[in-house]
Amino acid sequence: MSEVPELSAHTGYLLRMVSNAVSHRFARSVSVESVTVAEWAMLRSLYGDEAVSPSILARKMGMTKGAISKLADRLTEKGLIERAANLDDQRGHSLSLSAAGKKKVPVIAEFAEDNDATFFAVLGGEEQERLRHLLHVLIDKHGLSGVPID
Amino acid sequence: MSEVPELSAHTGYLLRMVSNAVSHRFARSVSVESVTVAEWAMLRSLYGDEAVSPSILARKMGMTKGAISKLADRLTEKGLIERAANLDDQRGHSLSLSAAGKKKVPVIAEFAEDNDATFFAVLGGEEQERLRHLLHVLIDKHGLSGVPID
DNA sequence: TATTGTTATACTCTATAACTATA
DNA sequence: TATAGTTATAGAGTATAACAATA
Repeated sequence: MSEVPELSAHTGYLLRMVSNAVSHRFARSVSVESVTVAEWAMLRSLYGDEAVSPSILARKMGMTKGAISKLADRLTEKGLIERAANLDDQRGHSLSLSAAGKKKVPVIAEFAEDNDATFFAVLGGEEQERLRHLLHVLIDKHGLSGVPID
Repeated sequence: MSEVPELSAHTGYLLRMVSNAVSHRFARSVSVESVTVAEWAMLRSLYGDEAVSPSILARKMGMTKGAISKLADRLTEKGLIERAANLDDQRGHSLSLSAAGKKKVPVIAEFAEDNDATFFAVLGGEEQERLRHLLHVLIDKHGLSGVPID
């Protein structure tokens, strides 16, 4: 009968509610390390790899070049990453973690772990696995991994 | 062994990826109606109820008074909602949909339906139900419904 | 004084587009 | 010309805090 369903009738809406809640909590918890969620994603993306060009990072993180540039600025100011010239191509350069950045990643990873564990603890272990599975299916089938238009 | 888990090891991260994808698609689809996702949430929240005060709406939508005020400004400019004085309390007033707003809600609801149906179609019907169930559990157990600190 | 709502300010996130320096 | 990055601009989303009017 109801022509107009409730907002909560949409799975996308529920998803947004939950996602916002988790992200907010995480944002709060990492704010004591003076880092934002997007910054953390970049730091983590640079961990392990020796040096990555902004354009590759942009593809990897699903952001535009401009957005990456700005993020990189902030992290450089904070002394967590470094820009280095390319020998082969003078146009480009590469981004890598500074010593401080390398030290900080495991610390923040701990926060991420805790945040995740706490939030999803209200689900049983099996349910958590089920949720992860469903999300993975959605990610795979939709080819999510960020590929900005740019 | 790995001290630092991948970003994708965190359920919160997966959730954010999927949620962003759904919201982006929806944002695009409603943009042809010149409305944003947050605006849609407010429009839908006002549908049905006759008139709601900004403060009640703030609690309902999980936003601060200031954020509600700004959103209401935009929707008023677009002619989709109206502000009316309260007879009893001269400090407050109430928000309600304009005739145009009332007409627009079912239209946008249709977009929301389609967006949701399309995106989650890659899951089977049973899996969709399972996902909704899990999200509901998280919402209930965490008392999500937005209750900003303000 | 407490409450309702607005306004001012600020910051994150992100996009688009114009621009610079190479290639 | 094409590509790598930066910068300029803009707008959504949201928060905090100061403020005005009323209770």
